Amino acid sequence: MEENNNNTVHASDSVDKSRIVEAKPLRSLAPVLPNHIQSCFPANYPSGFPPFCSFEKPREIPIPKGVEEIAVDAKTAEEIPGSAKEKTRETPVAANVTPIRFYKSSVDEEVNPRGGGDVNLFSKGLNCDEFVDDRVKRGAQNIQNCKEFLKRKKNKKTREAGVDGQSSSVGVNPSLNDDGNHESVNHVLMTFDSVRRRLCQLEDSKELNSSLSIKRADLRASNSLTLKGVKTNLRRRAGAVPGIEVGDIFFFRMEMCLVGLHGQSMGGIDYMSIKDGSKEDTVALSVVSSGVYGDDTEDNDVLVYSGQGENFNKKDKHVTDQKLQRGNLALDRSAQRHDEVRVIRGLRDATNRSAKIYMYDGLYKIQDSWIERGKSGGGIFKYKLVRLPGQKSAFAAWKLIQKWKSGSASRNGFILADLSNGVESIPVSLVNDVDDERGPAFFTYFMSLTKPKPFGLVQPSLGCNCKASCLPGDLNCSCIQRNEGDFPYTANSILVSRKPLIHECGTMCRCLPNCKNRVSQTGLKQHVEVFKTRDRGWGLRTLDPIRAGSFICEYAGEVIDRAKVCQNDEGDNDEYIFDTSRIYQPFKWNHDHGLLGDGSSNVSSEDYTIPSPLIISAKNVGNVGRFMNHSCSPNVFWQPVLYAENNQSFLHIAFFALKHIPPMAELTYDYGFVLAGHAEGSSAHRRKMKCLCESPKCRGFFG
DNA sequence: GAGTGCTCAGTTCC
DNA sequence: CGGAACTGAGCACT
Repeated sequence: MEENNNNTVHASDSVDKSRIVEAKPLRSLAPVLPNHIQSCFPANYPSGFPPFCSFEKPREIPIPKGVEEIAVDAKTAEEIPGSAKEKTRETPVAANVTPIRFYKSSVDEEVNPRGGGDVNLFSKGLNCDEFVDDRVKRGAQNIQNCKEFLKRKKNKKTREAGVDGQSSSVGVNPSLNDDGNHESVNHVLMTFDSVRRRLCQLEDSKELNSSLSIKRADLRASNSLTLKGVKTNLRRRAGAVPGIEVGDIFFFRMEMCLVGLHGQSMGGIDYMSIKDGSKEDTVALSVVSSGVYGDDTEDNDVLVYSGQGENFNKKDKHVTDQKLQRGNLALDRSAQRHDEVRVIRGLRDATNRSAKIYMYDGLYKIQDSWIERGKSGGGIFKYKLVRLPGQKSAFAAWKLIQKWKSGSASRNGFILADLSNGVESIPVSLVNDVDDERGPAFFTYFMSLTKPKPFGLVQPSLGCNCKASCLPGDLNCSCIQRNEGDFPYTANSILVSRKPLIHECGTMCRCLPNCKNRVSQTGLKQHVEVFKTRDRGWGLRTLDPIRAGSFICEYAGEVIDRAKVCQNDEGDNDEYIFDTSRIYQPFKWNHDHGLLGDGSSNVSSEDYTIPSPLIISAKNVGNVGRFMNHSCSPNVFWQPVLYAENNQSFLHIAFFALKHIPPMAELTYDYGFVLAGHAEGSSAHRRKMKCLCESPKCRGFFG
C-alpha cells in the first residue's frame, strides 16, 4: 500500500504549534486517488485487512446535472441533556470560556442528591432480582394495586412534582415545567428512553424466569416520568413548542406527550378550549397523521387530514356522519381564526417495520375543509392543511431520502455510491455539495482493528455454551455473567445502558454469529454517508432516523502505541487518532436513580474501566468512524466493548446513538482532549484544535 | 373532582 | 403477513 505524502497538506507546517490552531478544515487532506480502482476483496474479509481499497476514479463518475436541489440543514448542534446537574439558570452563550472540569468520575452523586420521599410504589429499595421476584409473588393483584395507585396519584403528582424542590434531581427544573427549552426537552426524552430501555431489558430477561411481563414499556416509562414530574412544556399552546425543532423525530406517542408537542396519547387531534374575551372558543393545537385514514400525503407541503369520529354506530348499526364536535370543531375554528397547527407525520420505519416513527413537520394553516363520503357512506370531514413557508425541510427531505435510497431520484454533489466498496452490507455514499473537492484522502476501508493488543484485565474467556443465541435472563451464560447478569442489548439490538465495559460474545462462544450479544461486530446497520461540511472538512451524517442506543459503528483502525502518536505529532499530524486516555466531558446516559426504584446496578457507574490506554489511528486504515467530527454537544458516544478472538480478548470502541437522530443530521462525538503538561511527548508540540461545533456548551477546543 | 367517552397506539395472538 | 382483539393514557366534557 502506497501513501503519497506529497499530496497531503500539513496544516501544522507553517503554524506555531504551541497555540490553538484554527483547524479549518479539520480534515482537508487532498485526495490521493490511484489511477485504477478495483475492489478486490470479499465483503467479509477473514483476517487482517484487504490488500487494497479505494474510490473510483473521480472523472469517471457522472455528476448529475440539473438535479433537484434541496436545502437540507445538517446542523446538529444540540446539547447534552444528560449532564445531570441541573443548572439553576441558563448560561449566556459565552461559548469559549466555559470552564472545564478535569475529572472523569461521575460528579452526579455529590451535586445531585436524590430526591427523597417521593417514592412510587415500585420503589421498595429492592435490587433487580428481588424486585422481580417480589412482583411475581404478589402477582396480578399487586399490579392492579399499582395501577390504581398510579391512577389516583397521577393528577396530583404531575403538577406537584415539578414544584417540589426535592424531586429536582430527576425532574425538570420547575420553571421549565410549563415552558421548556431545548435542554429540558432533551432531558425528558433521554430519561424516557433510558427508563423504557431498562424496562425492555427486564422484560426480555423475565421471559425465561417468570410469566409476568411488563407490557407496553413505553406506557410504563411514561408513567414513571409523570410521577416524578419529568415533563416539560406542560402549558398547552398553539404554535411552536420551545425546545422542539422542525424535523425532530419520536418513536412513541408518549414521547410527544411528555414534551408538550402533542397532548393526546392516542387521539390524532389535540385541541383545547380558550377564552377569547367573554367567549369560549376551541382551537386545534396539533394533528398526527399516521398515513391511515386515507390522508393525502402526496404533496409534501399539503396534508389533507380526515376528521375524527366513527362512521358506524355499533349500538344500532347505523351508518353515521362525523359530527362537527371535538377535534373536528377545533380544526374548523382554527381554520376560521387562521391559527397555526402543528403537524406530526407518522411513517412506518423502513428498517424496523414494527416500529413507527413520528416526525415534527412544523406549522401548517388550514386552508380549506369539506365533507366527503367514506366507503361506508358516512360523511367524513376533510381538512386541507398547508405548510407555512420558511421552515426547515423535514418530511419532504425524509421522503426525498427514500427516493435517493431507492435510486429513483438523483442528487446534487453525488460522488460515489459506496465508499466502503462493498465491505459494509449497506452502501456508504460520498457527496460534496459545497465545493469541488472530489473525496477524502486515500485510506483502506476496514471494519475493525488491525494489530490489536490483547486486553490485560480479563483472562481469555472460554466462551459461553449457549446454543444458537444467548438468551437474556439465562444466568448460565458466561457472557451474561460477565455483564453482571444483564443482557446489554434489547431484543432489537439497542444498547440499554452505558457501562464500564461491555462483554460481547466472541469466536470462542458456541452461539452463532447472529447471537444478539454481538451487536458491535456486525457492521453498519444505518444508511450513513460521508459528506463535505462547510467548515470542518469531511463529516458523517445519517440518512436514516436513528433511535437512541442504536449501534452506529466501531472506531476501526490500526492500534498503535503512544510513541507512535508522538512521532506523528512531530511529523504529519495524525487527525485520525482515537485515544481512550483523553479527558472526556462526563455525562449521564443511564436513567436517573429513583425513577425505576429497581436498585439496579446499571445506574451506578458509567465510568469506563480501561486498564491500559487504547490508541487507534484511522489514518491509513479505518471505516466510517474516522469521518465523524467532534462536537461538544454530540449525538453519538463511544463505549468500550470486549470480546474474544482466537483465545484472546480484545478491546474495541463502539459508537452508539446518544439520542434519537433525525435523517440528515451530522453524527458527532466528543473527541476529548489532553491535559496541558500531560500530553504525550512534548506538550509544546501538542496542538489543540479550535472547536467549531457552535453548541452553546462548546468548550472551545478539542484534541 | 370523579366518572365517562373517545381516540390516526402498540402488542400479541390467531 | 395481516387483521382482530385487547389494554390502554390523557384529554374534554359532564
